[in-house]
Amino acid sequence: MNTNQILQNIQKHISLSEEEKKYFISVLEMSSVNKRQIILRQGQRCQKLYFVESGSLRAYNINDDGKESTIMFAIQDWWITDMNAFINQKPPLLSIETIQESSLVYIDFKTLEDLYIEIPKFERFFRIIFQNAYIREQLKVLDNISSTTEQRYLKFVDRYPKMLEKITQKQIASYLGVTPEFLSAIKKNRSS
Amino acid sequence: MNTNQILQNIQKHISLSEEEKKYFISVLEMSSVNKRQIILRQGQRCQKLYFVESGSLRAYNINDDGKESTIMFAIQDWWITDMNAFINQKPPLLSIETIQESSLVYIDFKTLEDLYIEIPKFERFFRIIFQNAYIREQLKVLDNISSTTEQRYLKFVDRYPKMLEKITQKQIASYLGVTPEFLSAIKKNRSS
DNA sequence: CGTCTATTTGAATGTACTCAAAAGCGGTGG
DNA sequence: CCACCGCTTTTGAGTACATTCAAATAGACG
Repeated sequence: MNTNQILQNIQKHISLSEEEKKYFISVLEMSSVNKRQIILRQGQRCQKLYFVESGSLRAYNINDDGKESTIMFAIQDWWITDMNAFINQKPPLLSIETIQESSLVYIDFKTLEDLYIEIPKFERFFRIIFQNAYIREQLKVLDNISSTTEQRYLKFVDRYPKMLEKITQKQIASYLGVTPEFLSAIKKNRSS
Repeated sequence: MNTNQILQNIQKHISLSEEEKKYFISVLEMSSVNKRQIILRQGQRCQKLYFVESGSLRAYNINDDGKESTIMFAIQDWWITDMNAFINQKPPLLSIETIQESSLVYIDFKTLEDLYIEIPKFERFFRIIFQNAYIREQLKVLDNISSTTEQRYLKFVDRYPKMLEKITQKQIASYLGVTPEFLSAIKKNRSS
């Protein structure tokens, strides 16, 4: 288990002693997941917070009409789960699947609660993680308000260039909040 | 200065000793603001995190085309600011104004940073605050995806009943992300 | 190679917007 | 106290953006 990467990620925000590192590592679990595997299924139980060591994932919701919406992508060094389900122990509204073969480190809810008690520095770490996550959501909302679908498509291409090869246009459309047909039409207009 | 309320709010999540309370109170500032006063102006500097003791506020963005979008309302016991501007010390994308006469407690960025050092429990407190804020944003996004504008209007009325008397329909429309004309049309359809 | 899914294309439709004008409403000053 | 001003709300016509549905084509993969 390559624990270097997650430790480095954590030490961007807090510094840990050797014992603290050891303790932290001891509570982690890890798994390697093939591509297109669903690791969290909407409606079932969500007890894990995932850290992406390598690979990539997407979180999506399927609503009552069967419409699929991608809520977020996660790449190396990102944390991902259905946070509402995880924190408030509710049934998840999201499903999460791997896009490529991925190596994941995860921690479960109880263990994280204990970790906050054992090593209070992690309060700081996750305070910063949540703070950033909240800010990112807000900026995303603002961006959605002030851009056309075409502009948002271009920004997406710009932001996740590596992901483009891995994901379908349908998934991009579902992230942008439009139908695949409409995204196709946008691309057609651009190239003409 | 009535410090009881903010202390109670904080002690929902962490418990403070008498000295800690005293210290915390000593770093707060407070102000009473008339209705329809802008306390943060898009583009200017944002150095304060506000806690609403009483009254209500709204945060909104005006984009390049002049379109106004209300991002959030804050009522008693809520925290509000342009979080990106506050945390990352960027020019704010939001303006914040009082809807009614409001009593606000605030803390500035530097002081909050110090507070985290002086009383690390506040890391926990704000970890929980940001965690909830992030979850709320995600749920809002999911709700937006799966509801019609009419359903979202009804939910809004249901959620902020007290606010309805205080705010204009134009502001509700700007929160729902539609034009005032369209909201008017929705209401007409409902009553017929 | 065949099958399954993604993508493209086009026509018809729906949802929400723009613009303009009229009506309603609240506050202010004479 | 009422008349006027400015802003909000309503109404309607015309338009734009995006969806649905269906069918054809292209690609991916066992």
